Amino acid sequence: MHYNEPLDRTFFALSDPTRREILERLSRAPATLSQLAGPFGLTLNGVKKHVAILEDVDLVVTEKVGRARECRLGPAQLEDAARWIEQHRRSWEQRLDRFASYVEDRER
Amino acid sequence: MHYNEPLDRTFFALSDPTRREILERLSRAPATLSQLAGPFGLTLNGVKKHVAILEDVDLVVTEKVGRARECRLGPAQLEDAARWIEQHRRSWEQRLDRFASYVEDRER
DNA sequence: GTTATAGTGCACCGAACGGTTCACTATACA
DNA sequence: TGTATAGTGAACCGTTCGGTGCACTATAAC
Repeated sequence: MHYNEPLDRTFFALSDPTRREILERLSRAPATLSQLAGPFGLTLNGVKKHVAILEDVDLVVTEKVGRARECRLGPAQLEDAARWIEQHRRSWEQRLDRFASYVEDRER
Repeated sequence: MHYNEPLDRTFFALSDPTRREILERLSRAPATLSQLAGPFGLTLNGVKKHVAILEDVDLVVTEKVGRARECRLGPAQLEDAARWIEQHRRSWEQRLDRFASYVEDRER
């Protein structure tokens, strides 16, 4: 019904600090795999796995140019993630307001 | 330097569909562990683990009342997650614009 | 054509994840 | 007081995760 949706994998992709740093790095300029691997102290294979996870949800797009593989930011649907968070931020505030007044009532 | 930050764990907590459903359920009304366990087809212990992960990042708050443990939405800092996504949505658009014009130039 | 460089495929490793079972404690209720 | 109910703790299990090493292919550069 709802398993392994893109939303799952997008949130998961964002849950790793190394992957978020890769995204920040790529938001400045495209880079090849080995250009990424070095600064992060990772193996080429290590970085390739991270990039694969990011590519899976379109956060990154790669293209083979010569013997290098260039990575750049991709057309990710961050709208879904953003929308989920925003919707629930609203539920939260409502809930918290109600809870606050409940506590107030009880403490009065 | 940056490992196991709250942001990591928040995104991770949101990456599981069952946990997101628990949050949606709680956004309607508080519930005890067994009230959650049933509908999700999970063991009491299964649901307890999910709730623990949500509680760890303040997405949920629990309180023991009688022999039951009541769960409700907590004061999570979704601002951080929302801010991260919004910032990078902006980088994305810039990047994609630049990439689009680069492609245009090359195809001309 | 040889050699250095960039990447790939695969197997492996320890740790964490999602989930269960079972034995146990604590509370409600008759 | 006894019994059913809600939760807890710990061990366990198969899978995935993050990361590595190694053998290999493909492209550059002399």
